[in-house]
Amino acid sequence: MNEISLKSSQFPNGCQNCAIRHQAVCSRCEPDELERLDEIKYYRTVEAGQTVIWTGDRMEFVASVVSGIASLTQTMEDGRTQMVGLLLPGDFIGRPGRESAAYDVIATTDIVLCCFRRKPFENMIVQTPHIAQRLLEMTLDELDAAREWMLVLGRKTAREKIASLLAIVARRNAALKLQGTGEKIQFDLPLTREAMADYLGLTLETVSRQISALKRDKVIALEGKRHVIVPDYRRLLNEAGDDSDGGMMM
Amino acid sequence: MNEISLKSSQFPNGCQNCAIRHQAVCSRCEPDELERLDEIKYYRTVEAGQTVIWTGDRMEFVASVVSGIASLTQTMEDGRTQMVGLLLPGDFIGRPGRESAAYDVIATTDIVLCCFRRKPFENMIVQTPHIAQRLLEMTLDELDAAREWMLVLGRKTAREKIASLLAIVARRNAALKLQGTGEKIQFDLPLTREAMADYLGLTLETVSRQISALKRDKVIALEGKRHVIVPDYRRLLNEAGDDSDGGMMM
DNA sequence: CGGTTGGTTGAAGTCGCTCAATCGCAGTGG
DNA sequence: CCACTGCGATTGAGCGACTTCAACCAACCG
Repeated sequence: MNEISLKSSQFPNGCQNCAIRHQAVCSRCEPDELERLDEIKYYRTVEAGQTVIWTGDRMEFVASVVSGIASLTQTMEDGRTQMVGLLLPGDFIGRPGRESAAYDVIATTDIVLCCFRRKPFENMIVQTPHIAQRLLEMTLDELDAAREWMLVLGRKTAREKIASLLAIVARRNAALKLQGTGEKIQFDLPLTREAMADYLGLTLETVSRQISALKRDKVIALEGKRHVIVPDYRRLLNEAGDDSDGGMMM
Repeated sequence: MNEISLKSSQFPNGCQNCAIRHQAVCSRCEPDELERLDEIKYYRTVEAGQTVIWTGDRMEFVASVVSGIASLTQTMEDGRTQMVGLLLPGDFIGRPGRESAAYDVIATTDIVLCCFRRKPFENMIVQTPHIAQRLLEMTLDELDAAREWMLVLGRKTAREKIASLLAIVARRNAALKLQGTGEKIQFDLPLTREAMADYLGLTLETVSRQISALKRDKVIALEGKRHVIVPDYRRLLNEAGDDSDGGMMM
């Protein structure tokens, strides 16, 4: 896990040019506030598959995901695991005020983190309402996502679960690329079958079977194992049980 | 649904004497801040079983639960429902900045709400860091609870789900009454079998069967349908799959 | 008394899990 | 170049946990 120098091209060249400048905790900060954040921050890269933080670890830092995808997962003693959060670029890791980690943080792909030493960051929260406000907003969004997810976990069938996940990833991707909902949507799945299973509370075999079934029924098409093509987003939403006609989802 | 006058004895006699003074959004407020909150607040009672807010309703207020229990639930078009939040005294209803409700809010028991008109409350959040800070803390707690719940929904068996729910209610009750963990714990279940099923992603029949099974196995004892006696809290935690010896749960 | 509400119990069915074999593909090293 | 290995994914067969459908019970209430 080679730590790379700050000058490496994969890192933002100053906060102003940062890719997540307008999504992360710092998005509301003024230039002078960014400068103060700059003093307590450092970048860190983690390879796909590595665990960034173990449950119970002392938290020396909090962080923003700059690029790549990470997951928050919980594990029971007998090995059953459940993903409880999917961290995309801009998302925040860590809870201010908390000494030790409540979940494992695992790098799903190679990731770059923008880390802040915890104590100084906590002080900044108190002094900088812009950070606290943005953090509240982000936390409320995560809570909404968690609750939508609870409906998926508790009440949806395996097929609906898969369709829901695909719809979420498709939606995020569409938001990024500003695609319309009418056209074909396509994207790469950032998760292995096993990770999808951990996300959805299924076994990886069931995930595989249901994806095959959706392909057989022409709800989706596949190119290779990971590239998904959605010919009709409405149809996919329908399969997800997410309402057939109310279109205010995007 | 009779609105009762502010002088009724069930309402707190001023914020200083309020039962949830030290748990609600206002817990960090100074006397002068409480006075300003007082100007935009009013009490409201709702009978058990009534829906306080429907998904999509325009939110004219946010509120704290003063007494009783309410639930946040999501419903699919075909009627499947999943509870996504259990609101106890002190808990907060509504999301600042959001125009319309994202979930149904249903009174599980008779409840009393301390409501704040939304717009003035949102202004206060900006001006009063004490409120924003507390709200952030509460939201982070709810997010943790939601994530624990996701593990329950996604990975636990029916028996473990029931045991988990009982453990949670028992823990909350113990915290209230300051009972030790070694002694017998007993409490009233605030939920019907159907509400428990909606909480846990089960059918009410399965809930009933698993409660009978836990009783048969002497993990719990019942007095009537609702009063639960837990002879050995450790045993219950074990049945919940929540770790056998790590005792840092309370 | 009949009606309603919440709860229990039984029998049959099914969806998703478990266990296991097989496959495709990318390295990797002889 | 091919054989070997490892990993992710697919597919099949059988099973079991939970659901579905249905009957029944107890308490409460007009």
